[in-house]
Amino acid sequence: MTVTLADVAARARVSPATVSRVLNGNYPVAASTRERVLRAVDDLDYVLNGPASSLAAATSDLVGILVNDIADPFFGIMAGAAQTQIGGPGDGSGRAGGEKLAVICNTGGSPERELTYLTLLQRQRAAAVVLTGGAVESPAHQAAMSAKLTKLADAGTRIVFCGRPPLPEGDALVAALAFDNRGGGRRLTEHLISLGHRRIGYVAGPRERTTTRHRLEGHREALHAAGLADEPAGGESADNGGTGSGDQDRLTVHGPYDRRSGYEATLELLRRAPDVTAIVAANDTVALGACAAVRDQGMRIPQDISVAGFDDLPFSVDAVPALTTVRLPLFEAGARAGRLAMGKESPPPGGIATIAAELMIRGSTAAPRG
Amino acid sequence: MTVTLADVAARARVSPATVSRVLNGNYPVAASTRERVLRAVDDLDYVLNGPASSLAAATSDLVGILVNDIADPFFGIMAGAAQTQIGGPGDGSGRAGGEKLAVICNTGGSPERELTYLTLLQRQRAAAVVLTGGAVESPAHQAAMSAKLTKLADAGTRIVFCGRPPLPEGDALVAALAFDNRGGGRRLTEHLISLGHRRIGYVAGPRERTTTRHRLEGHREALHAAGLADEPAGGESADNGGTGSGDQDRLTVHGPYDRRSGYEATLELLRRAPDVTAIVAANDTVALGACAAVRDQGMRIPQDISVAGFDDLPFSVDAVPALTTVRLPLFEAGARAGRLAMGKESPPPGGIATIAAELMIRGSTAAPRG
DNA sequence: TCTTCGATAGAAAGCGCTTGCTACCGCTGT
DNA sequence: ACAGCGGTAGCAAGCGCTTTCTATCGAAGA
Repeated sequence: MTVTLADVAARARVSPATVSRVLNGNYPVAASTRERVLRAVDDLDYVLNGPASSLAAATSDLVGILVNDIADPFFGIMAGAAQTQIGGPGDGSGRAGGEKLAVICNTGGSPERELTYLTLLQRQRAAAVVLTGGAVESPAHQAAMSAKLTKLADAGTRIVFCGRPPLPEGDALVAALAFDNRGGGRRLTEHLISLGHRRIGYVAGPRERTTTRHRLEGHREALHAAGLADEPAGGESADNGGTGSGDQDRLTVHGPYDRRSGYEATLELLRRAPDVTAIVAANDTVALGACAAVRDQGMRIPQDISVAGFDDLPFSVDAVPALTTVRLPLFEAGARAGRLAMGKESPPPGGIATIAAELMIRGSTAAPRG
Repeated sequence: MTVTLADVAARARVSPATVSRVLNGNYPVAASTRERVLRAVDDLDYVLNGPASSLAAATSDLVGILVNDIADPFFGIMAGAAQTQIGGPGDGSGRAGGEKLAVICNTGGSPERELTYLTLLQRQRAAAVVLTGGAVESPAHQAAMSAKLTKLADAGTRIVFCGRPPLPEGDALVAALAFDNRGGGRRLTEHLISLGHRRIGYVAGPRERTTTRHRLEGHREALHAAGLADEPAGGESADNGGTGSGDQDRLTVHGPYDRRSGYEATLELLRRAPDVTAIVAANDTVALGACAAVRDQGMRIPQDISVAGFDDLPFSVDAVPALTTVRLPLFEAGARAGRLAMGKESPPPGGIATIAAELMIRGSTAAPRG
């Protein structure tokens, strides 16, 4: 039924071993033999049996890319870029070599799914795994991740973090590419402060994610530096209560990284503090929701209220007014992560590199009304 | 080093066969035995060797999802939805069964890559393949695809088309979910005509893609029906010349499905026909670029010129003014495709279902200035 | 001329799992 | 009491490939 190595060998009048060697190109084979084999492969339309090959060689050509939400361009861009360096004939070379299969796995932000996918990849003996997006900071989950990743690494799987900090005990990993979320958040708020804003609302992402925390910390650093941080405590979030901390800024509302959350959190913010003159959103998608809420309240951007985002996704420049935001080099980071996963690039010194975030000042922020 | 089935068997004091059967749950095993085995699995932290298992069973638990551009939410949404029905613990069932690994493959719209990914999936003996997005209509490529898919189907791989019409000789496939691009395009243009527009520019997608052609055909159907189609011939496109057809509408400009193309094509359109009162874009992303171009020319939307998109991606409602567009139930279609791929749902009668497109009238279209 | 060595091909032993077939056990039916 | 049977478990034969080790051949070195 299906054509096997042996069939090819028979037709080329060589042993199966020779065919295997021609196909893998890691052993000297006389040119004439090679040619004969290649012709037989062609004639028979032979396709290697991946599982058999992986079993025998104890390695596979699968590379996993874990993302939180593939419908979000933030992840789509990174994943696509990574795949560019990994998958199929993406690298232009028509033949073997980097012929790996990049697989994108959508965790939906769920810690369990993250772990399950890791197991699935471990089962497939994946060659490498790229983890994107912020990590959940629950100690239990971190421990589980750590254990799983260590096991993967021990089995020879390369581990690359992209856009998230490495695990505390990040020993096993090959490399981590972390975005400067804190610095970006700080500069964004500094920009607002320098414009004259004093009461700035913050629509944060979900709690317990590193990305959320870092951006928020940057924001607060800027507030502190300007002596603006002594807001009364209180403000509970819009999401599941959880670890309500005492000195939570009442100008901060947490929620998922989506438009709807941005809309609702902004309404809540406006209710709590009608005098805010600017709103910083956890990311651009949330910012879009914030803009809609602001407008629905009959206020203009940026005249009545400034709005800023984070990430600089492609649509941000087309918002009206164009969104002030922090640009993250998503594509470049993804591509680099892909290269690291393939071992095409050597890891940064110390295994971890911080990727700069660039402030993009556009029309959605302006000085508050005198 | 690594734990194998045999190790588990030894610890549970049973034969490897029994362990295998417990794990696969397709053969009667006494409850007490099962429990003993499960405990051993747990104790040893055993992880099945996927390649070995696939080799022996001659099937794998990989399901491929091919997309044109994963950075585009159009595909991201479908792919994510499909993965929901396929991957990991997505279905809530904690245990085995649908425990497949959905892999998203990014073709970048390149026919060669599409074929290569299909080969890679064939190599992995994928359980199913979901093909999304418009197909390239080159006869050579279609023939190659057809051959490849037939081979896959023969090997037991389930084939599902999602958002694209089946291949002409679509025998092998399980099912096809096609969007009603033609109908949606028609209704969109009818809406514009009913508003009073008579000169409507069209920023089309790349030539030779079914999606592009169908949407454009719908548009022209509407024009014809209104007796508006007798525009002088001419207008060459902005993309690679190619098969310039004689009666190409000069109000049509082709280009890739991205913002930049929308921007530039619109400028070109405005140059060719400064009197257009409406512009229909191939999709929402292109529409955003069109909006930017219109505004940069100092015109207002919709007062001076109406703009419409297609797809109703999440950001479209947040455009200012909100974009009139055609909604495609991307998530639902993706999920259904995923279910079909898993064999969880029976294929539609005839193997092909057309998915309705809904006209969403919003602020970006209005009657032309009196 | 005989040995030595580099280059190339083949034989064969698995890789870790699945599964058809056989074996066994304790009952029931007669 | 014995054949027959449903219910479980084990044996062993692969699945299709990789890779170590060995064999062969011709040319170069002594």
